[in-house]
Order: sequence, then structure tokens, then C-alpha cells
Amino acid sequence: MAEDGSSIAEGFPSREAGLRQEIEQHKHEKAVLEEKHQFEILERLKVKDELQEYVAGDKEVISKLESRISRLEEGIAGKLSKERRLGSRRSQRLANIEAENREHESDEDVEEEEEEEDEVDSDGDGSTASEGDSPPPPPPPRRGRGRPRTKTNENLQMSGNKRQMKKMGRIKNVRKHKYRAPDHVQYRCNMLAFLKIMQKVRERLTKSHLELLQQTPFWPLISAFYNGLISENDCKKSESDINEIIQCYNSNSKCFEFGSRSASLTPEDISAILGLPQEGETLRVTGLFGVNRYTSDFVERYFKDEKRVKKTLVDDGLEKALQGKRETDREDVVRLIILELFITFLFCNAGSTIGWKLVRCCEELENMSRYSWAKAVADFLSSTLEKTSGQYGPYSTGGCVVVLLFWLCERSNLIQPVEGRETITPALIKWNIQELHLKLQRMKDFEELGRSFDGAKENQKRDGEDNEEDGNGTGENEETQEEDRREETETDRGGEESVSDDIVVPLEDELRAQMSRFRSSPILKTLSRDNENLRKRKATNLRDKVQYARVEVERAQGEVDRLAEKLERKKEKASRLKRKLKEEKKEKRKLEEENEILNAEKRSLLESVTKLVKTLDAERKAVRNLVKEKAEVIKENRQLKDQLNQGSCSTAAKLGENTQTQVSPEQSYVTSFEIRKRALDLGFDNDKGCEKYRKLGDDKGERNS
DNA sequence: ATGCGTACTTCCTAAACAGG
DNA sequence: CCTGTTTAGGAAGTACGCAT
Repeated sequence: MAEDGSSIAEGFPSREAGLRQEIEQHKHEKAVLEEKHQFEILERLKVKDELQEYVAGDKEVISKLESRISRLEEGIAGKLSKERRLGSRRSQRLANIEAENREHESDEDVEEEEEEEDEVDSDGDGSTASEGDSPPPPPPPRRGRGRPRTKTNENLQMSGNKRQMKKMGRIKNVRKHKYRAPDHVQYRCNMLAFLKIMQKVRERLTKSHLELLQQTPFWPLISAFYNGLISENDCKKSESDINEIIQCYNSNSKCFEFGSRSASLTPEDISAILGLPQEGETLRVTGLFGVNRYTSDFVERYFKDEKRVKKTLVDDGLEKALQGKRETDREDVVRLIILELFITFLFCNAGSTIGWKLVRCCEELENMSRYSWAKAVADFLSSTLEKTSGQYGPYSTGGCVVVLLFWLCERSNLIQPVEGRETITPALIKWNIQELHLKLQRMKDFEELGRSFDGAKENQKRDGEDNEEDGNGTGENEETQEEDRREETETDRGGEESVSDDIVVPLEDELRAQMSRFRSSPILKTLSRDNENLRKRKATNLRDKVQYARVEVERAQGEVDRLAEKLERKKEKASRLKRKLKEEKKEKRKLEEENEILNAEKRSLLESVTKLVKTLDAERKAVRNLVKEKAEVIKENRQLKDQLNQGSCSTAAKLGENTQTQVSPEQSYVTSFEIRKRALDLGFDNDKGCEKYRKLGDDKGERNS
């Protein structure tokens, strides 16, 4: 036992050393990454400065941009070698930091013995909260005020011991968020799941299915998926973007507040984005407690004996319905497709389930159009947003949150619609949310996002004016104006991206001025056309190059972000390892303590065993003595027997009396044992013995008388 | 990183119960 | 019988953790 403990204890120093080494390694990596990060930032600033310089010499812009682009290209490849060079120059500072860290680590080792336990507890899962006497840490956001559930046989004590039961319930409620980042949010709403379903059933849908689907208010939306207007890439949302948007939601004003600007998501917006009807009865989807499960043919067919309608059940049902040939099966396919749309996209919740009310709505295909589905989606979403921004924290999981991304595209001028889809409906087909994600990543703050809303308004105004001009203008320059306008829109966009936009503005102004001069001269009409074409090409080239430079900057920014994230991860890992080391130390201490206790126990056990051996020895001696005595008694008895056989009964009786009186308590046990033995002894004649006993009694009687 | 299944928690209603 | 409280159980919501 002690050997095991000591071998474990011996293993600790080496393990500790290993962990220390790992921490050192991570620190080193962290420092290198930091250096890299700083280098990236410097590089970007340099690029920015250089690009700004180009504005002064606009004639050289193209050539300089070209050289810059090639340099950037080279730069990306050469970054590693530069970093290596930088690495060799890696400042004494970093080395000092590392040395300091090392010292700090060794210093802390002593101090932390006391402090670390608290730290570990507060960092960790708080599992000690219910054990100690100290006040428990603030509980995680409680979702409601429901009672803890009690089982049938356990609740008998509830009335008598209610407070205790409630307390137990509270303790149980302290959940461990071991795998969950503090700001983690999960949004179930996703278009990908529905797209996959549509891809799966597309080949199997017949004309009659489609006819029925077209009669439903969801056809504009479903057709976008059915006709492949939405790709898998278009479906991939960024949860962080949604989270950021939701964090701007003010539940009191029911508006999104981006800096000083605010905007609200209306049923009109939902209607435009998803192509859902706005007119009709209001359908309340939330707060349906007490709406019980109902039975109908449809429910019996697909959700028989089911308490809740889960996504898996709808999937299975759809498969079953697609195989069926009856009229009801065709209707069921449509119902189930709409249910899929509800569960995965429009009214999704965290559990991939759906309320019975919506199931009923889906069942009544002909009545479906009487509801204002845009309002229903908006209401459901706003109820989610209220919960999210309210007292319960950012645990939102339900509602059609993806629509927020498209709404942002529609209402701001952050990105431009996909080419060729500017006027298409529903609006969700117009936008590429991946592009929006890139844009939002580069956003500095919500004020900037707010400005993009203003920009969109101005653009709309200008669009109107430009359209009037287009009406008067010549046909041939319409395209140019369109392009100019787009570029103006682009240059309107504020923020960091204006690095290259700053170059475009003066260039384009001059280009336009020159073009108007050319156009005003009727003599040079032909020449102007040629020149115009040339300039157009030049402008296109310039635009392409600017675009390319922008992409490069974006890529560099992405790289910086990636490195920052990596750094963050490394930091986390280092702290995790540190915590682990502390835990190991703690464990070691514990094991040592246990080992001591075990040794003490062993010692006491040994003592008691030696004591036991001694007493056993003594007892063995006593038994041996007894055996000896017994042998003597037997011998004596045999002698007596012999004498009895030879001599008179009276002598034997006398001798017997004498023998009886001499027997000690110990001997009496042996004697009784002897008596039992005699009873079993075949050689001993019982009748004879009885006679002898009687004779002895007679002798005694004679003597007394 | 995202999707998804599912155990667990919370919310709500109605029945059962207790006391006046 | 009326009224307030407790308990049981169903529906809806939440969050963990595995799979992709």
C-alpha cells in the first residue's frame, strides 16, 4: 500500500516538470505570436500610408498600384522569412518577459498554495458551492420560477420538509457550464437543414405536390430552395454576427440600436425578405401553454402516441408520405414540408420541436392563407429577442434569427446585392451573407454600422435623382452612370475600408469631368466614343485592381484576426495547463496525506496483530496445559476403572467422591466432556454403570442412617 | 463551427387536500 | 361548501455533448 503511494508520489515531480515545460513552450509561442501580430498591424499601417500617398499622384496610381499589388503578393510569401528575421532580432524585452514569467512562476508557487484553491473554484464549475459553509456563488441566470420536479414516491415528505426540498432543488439547479463558453449562444435557425430536405425531396415531388405547394403562402420561400436559387454557401450563417446584432436589440423600444441610430424589424421587412403574406389574421405562436395535444387523422398517421412533434418524426413522416400513393399522402407531403420549414427555419426552438398549434395550422392547408405569417414570424422572433436581451442573458436559441442578417443587408448599405439579382424577390435571394460576415468582421463599432444605415438612405435618395437623369440622358451612357453610381455608393461607405476608396474618389471625379468634356464637343464625337471606351477599360482595370488590393487588405485583416484568435486560444490553453498543474499539486498533497493516514493505519494494525499473536500464544499454552491435565484425568480414570473392575464398590465410591471434590472449574469442563465421551464410548456398559451408581447411592444411604 | 438528439429544467393547469 | 395551498403531470424551453 505504502509502496503504491510512494511510487505515485515519485511520479509527480516528473509530471510537474513536464507540465512546466509545456507552459514555458506555450509562453514562448504566445510571445512569437504577439510579435507576429504586431508585425501584421505595422504592415497594414504601412500599406495604408502608402496607398494614401498615391492619392497625390493620381496619374501614377495604376502603375504604383500594380507594383504595390505585386509587392503585396510577394509580401505574403515573404512574410515568413521577414518574421524569421524579426525573430532573430526578437527583442531582449520578450526574453525578459519570459524570464520574468519564470521567476514569477517560481515565486507564486509558494504563495499560490493558499490562493490557488479559491481561484480554481471560481474558475471552475463551482462544484464546491454546495459543499462548503461559505455562501454559494451567484447562480446562473434562472429561466423561471418553476418548482423542482419531484417523483411520486419521494414527494411524500414535501409538505413536512418543504424548505429542505426546495433548497435541494436550488442546489440541483446550479448547473455546470463546463463545456460552454460564457458568451456562447446557439441559434437553431438554419436554412441549410431545409435546403438539404428540399434537395432530397426535389426529385420525388410530382406535379400535384407542386400544385398544392404553390397554393400555400410559403411557396415564394420554398421555391427559392426548390429551384436552387439558394446554395449551401448562402445558407451558412455566422452565429457571432447574429449574436452581435441581437446584442443591439433594445427590448423596451423593440428596436435595434446601432450606436446612436435605431431601426426596427417590422412584419413588412419579414414579408419582403421571406416573401410571406403580411395581410390576414394574427397568429400567436408563443405563449401557448395549455394548448394540448390534439388528435386528427394526420396526427394519428405520423405522430401517434408522441407527446411532441420532433424534427426526426417529421423527417420520417415525410419519407413515409412520399412513398404513399393516396390523395391524403400528397397533401401530407405538403404539410410535412411546411412543418420542416417551421421547425428548421421560421419557428425553430432549441429542441427541434414544434408546438401543436402550428401542427394544426399546417394540417388545415386551405385555411393557411388567412394568417399573417410575416407577423407571426416577426412576433415569434421578437419574443426570442426579448428573452435574449432581457434578464436571462444571451441564451437565445429560437426564432428565425437568420432573417436579421438579410434585414441588415436590406436596410444598410454594407454590401451590394448579388449581380443580376438586384430586383429579385423574396429578398433573401439577393444577398450573400458570407460577404456580410466579412464586412461585419471589419466593423469597428456599432456607430459605424449605424452610419451604414444613413448611407443606405442617402443612396436611396440619390438613386431616385439619378433615375430622373437617366430618363433625360442618352442611352449609351446609362451603363457608365450606373457604374458611377455604384462606385459612389462604395465611396460613401465609411470606416476602415476607405483605404482604397480614398484613391477612387478623386480619380473617378476627374474621369467623370473629362468624360463630360468629351461628350460636350459634337466634333469629337467619334473620338470621344473611342476615348470613352478606352477610359472605361482603364476605369474597369483600375476598379479591378482596387478591388484586388481591397481583397488583399481583407485577407491580411483576416490573417491578423486569425492570429489573434490563435493567440487567445494559446493563452487559454496556458491558463488551462496552469490550472491543471495546480490541481495536480493539490492531488499530490491529498495523496500524500492519504498515504500518511494509511501508514498510521498500518502501524496500528501491526500492533494489534502482535497483540493478538501474544494472546493466541497464551491461549495455546493454556490449551496445552488443559490437554495435559485431561490426559492425566483420563489416565487416572482408567486406573480407577481398573481398580473398580478388580476391587470393591465402596472403595471406588470413596475414590470417586475424592476425585469429584478435587476438580477445578476448568477441569469440570473437561469432566463433562469426558462424560459425553463415555456416553459415546461403546466399551462402557450403561446398565452396569447405572447399577454401580445405585449401589453407590445405597452405600451413602446406609452411611447416613 | 455548426447541426442535432436528448436529458434535464421551467412553466402552467388541474386535481387533491386541508382548514375555516 | 368555499377558499387557499400543495402536488402531479404535461408541454415547452434550455443546454450539454456528440457527430459531422
